[in-house]
Amino acid sequence: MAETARQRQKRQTRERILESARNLMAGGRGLDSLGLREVARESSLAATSLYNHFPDMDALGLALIDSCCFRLRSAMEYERRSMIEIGAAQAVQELVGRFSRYIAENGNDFRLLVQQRLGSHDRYRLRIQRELQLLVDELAEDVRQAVASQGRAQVPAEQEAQAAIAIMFGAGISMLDSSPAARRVLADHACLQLEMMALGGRQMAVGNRL
Amino acid sequence: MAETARQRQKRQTRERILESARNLMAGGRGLDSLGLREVARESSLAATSLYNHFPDMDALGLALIDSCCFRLRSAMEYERRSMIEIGAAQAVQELVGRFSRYIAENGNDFRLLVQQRLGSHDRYRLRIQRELQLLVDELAEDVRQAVASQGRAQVPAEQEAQAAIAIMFGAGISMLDSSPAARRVLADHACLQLEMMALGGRQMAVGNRL
DNA sequence: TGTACATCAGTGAACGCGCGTTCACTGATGTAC
DNA sequence: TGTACATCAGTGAACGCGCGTTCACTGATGTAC
Repeated sequence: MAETARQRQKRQTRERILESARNLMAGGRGLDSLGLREVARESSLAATSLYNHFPDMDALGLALIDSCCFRLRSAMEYERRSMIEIGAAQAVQELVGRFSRYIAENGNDFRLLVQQRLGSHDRYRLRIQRELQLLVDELAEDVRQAVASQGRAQVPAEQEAQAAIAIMFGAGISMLDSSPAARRVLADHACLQLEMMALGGRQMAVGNRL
Repeated sequence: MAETARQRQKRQTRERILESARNLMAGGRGLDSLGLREVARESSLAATSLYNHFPDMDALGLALIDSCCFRLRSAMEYERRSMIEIGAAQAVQELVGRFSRYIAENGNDFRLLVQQRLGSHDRYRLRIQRELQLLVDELAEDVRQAVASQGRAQVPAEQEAQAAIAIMFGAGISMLDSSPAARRVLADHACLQLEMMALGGRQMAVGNRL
């Protein structure tokens, strides 16, 4: 059955509310300090109307975080095959490039996710942890496949992926406060660090240790 | 001139206020949601008494962050010489061990710092950024000295240090929600990742690339 | 050492304000016949 | 197709509450003579 006019209207209003909330988070404000009336005002709605879309403010926050997770995942998805074909050095550049673009376009999303990953709200935190773990798992799987396709020795892919995400997130956090030029430098550094990581992984794969 | 009884009393009250604020942050609450009356109650003071110690709530927040920075720095200070003497593998273990202990004892401090590093309050953010940069700089200097003392080729120490801090912080964030056993696993992984990093750095130092 | 005055940490009442949420209501949209 | 009724997104008033901050005041501590 097709969506009725009323249903469409409701969906659009809901999206408007989430978009308003997202806009209000710009500038680094915490989710804690986001007010119901404020969101309603930004959405051109009466404060009480929000209760037609979310049972309470917590639900609104969770929906907001969900949408942030969705955009992060969308931004970091890529063609796995090409990842494998282009080789490690290029793959690193592609990965960091993709992440830099995400930060440039969705910096506030990222800020919100990292903040709430440490927040007091368990549901928010678990949702985000799960999303980040997925990111690590997928990256690890890619590394494994790429290595396997080249007939190299097995590297500690899970560890590489975890470290890679940590390095990129660290760079991402610094990028939030940086000029475009500084962001490029940070991205270059992140590439270098990921490369170092990958080189070290190959060493470990052949049995070398510190 | 020695401290008078009144001065001592005032200092102690101030410390009590900061300690109360710190205790209230346990459980991952954001600094945004910390209330004046709440801190006063926890300190067994009238709400208005706080104004004898801090001009406003922002100042209290900044003092709290300052104290967190101080404890982080204290925790991560170490004998540089021993760091150089014990060799890279042990140095990594020592570093991660020190950090793990810090997290175990001051997890809430760490949470607060990472949260506010992304907050909307510029003074808080800058204060924390500065502190973290110091951490990276000191670590980079240690790496340089250790490498030099062994007559090895120059590694990209600044990059190694930055990546190392990112890796440890990432692990630290995960540790906050973990059991002691899981923390040990995370610490082991962090060690492995730092080792990988160091191995990669040595490769780069002799001109190898991906 | 004793006294008179100054300082100032801590108090309690009061301010205006925005918070999240509830409630009964309106009126346009959807549905059943 | 037209009509009568049901649904439900959006409204505005009201709730109790805690917020950060100001103010005039108290009384113990410190200081000058």
